[in-house]
Amino acid sequence: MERLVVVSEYELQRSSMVKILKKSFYNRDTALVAQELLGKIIVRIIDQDTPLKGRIVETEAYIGSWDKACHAHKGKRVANAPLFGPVGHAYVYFIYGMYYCLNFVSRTTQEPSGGVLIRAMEPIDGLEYMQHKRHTTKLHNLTSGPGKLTKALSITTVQNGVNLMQQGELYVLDAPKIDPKNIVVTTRVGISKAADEKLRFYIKDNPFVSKK
DNA sequence: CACCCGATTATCT
DNA sequence: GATAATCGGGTGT
Repeated sequence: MERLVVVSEYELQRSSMVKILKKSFYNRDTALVAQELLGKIIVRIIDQDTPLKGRIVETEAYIGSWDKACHAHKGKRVANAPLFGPVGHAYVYFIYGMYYCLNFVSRTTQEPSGGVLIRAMEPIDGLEYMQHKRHTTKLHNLTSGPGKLTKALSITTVQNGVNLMQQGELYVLDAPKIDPKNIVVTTRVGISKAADEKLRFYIKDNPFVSKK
């Protein structure tokens, strides 16, 4: 069978009626970006024929200079360098000796660093792959936590620094904005410093959120 | 170089 | 509700 028409990646993107989030989205206040990432679509390409997709339902903002819970708080290191790098790129770190956490670098030009932790997503495509990786078939437990989500999507430090704004192994699609009335704003999970800051955001009543 | 502990989760009791 | 699993970076000797 002969392929008669070559469609550019740009056309493919337009024809599917979705846009990849670009720099202007990420280059804003980290807390606002965390809130507006709710509902957006993460695309993870491992096998071109079966893209993995999920809808973000829970995030947390970590804002470099003043936020004592942020990995970048004490300054730039090799390990946290992506937080100081260009927005719209991934920051992936290894935690507790066995899990990976996925962040999207985001900040205003006034801040030296910042990122949004992706805490949970609603699985959309590639469920079979995710279920295999997670050793469970229960959808509500597949990607309802930062460590679960990276496991389901096979995201490790290999993806650290990946550009999320171009079609590749990991990128993010735009989607309708969630009504702020349906967003819960509360304190972040699992931290001891700056524990009172309300920088956690999740979609109200969504069963794929990590906790209630 | 020893020690501590963390943006977690699965698996107990 | 409590805890084990497991390890790299940060801190201090």
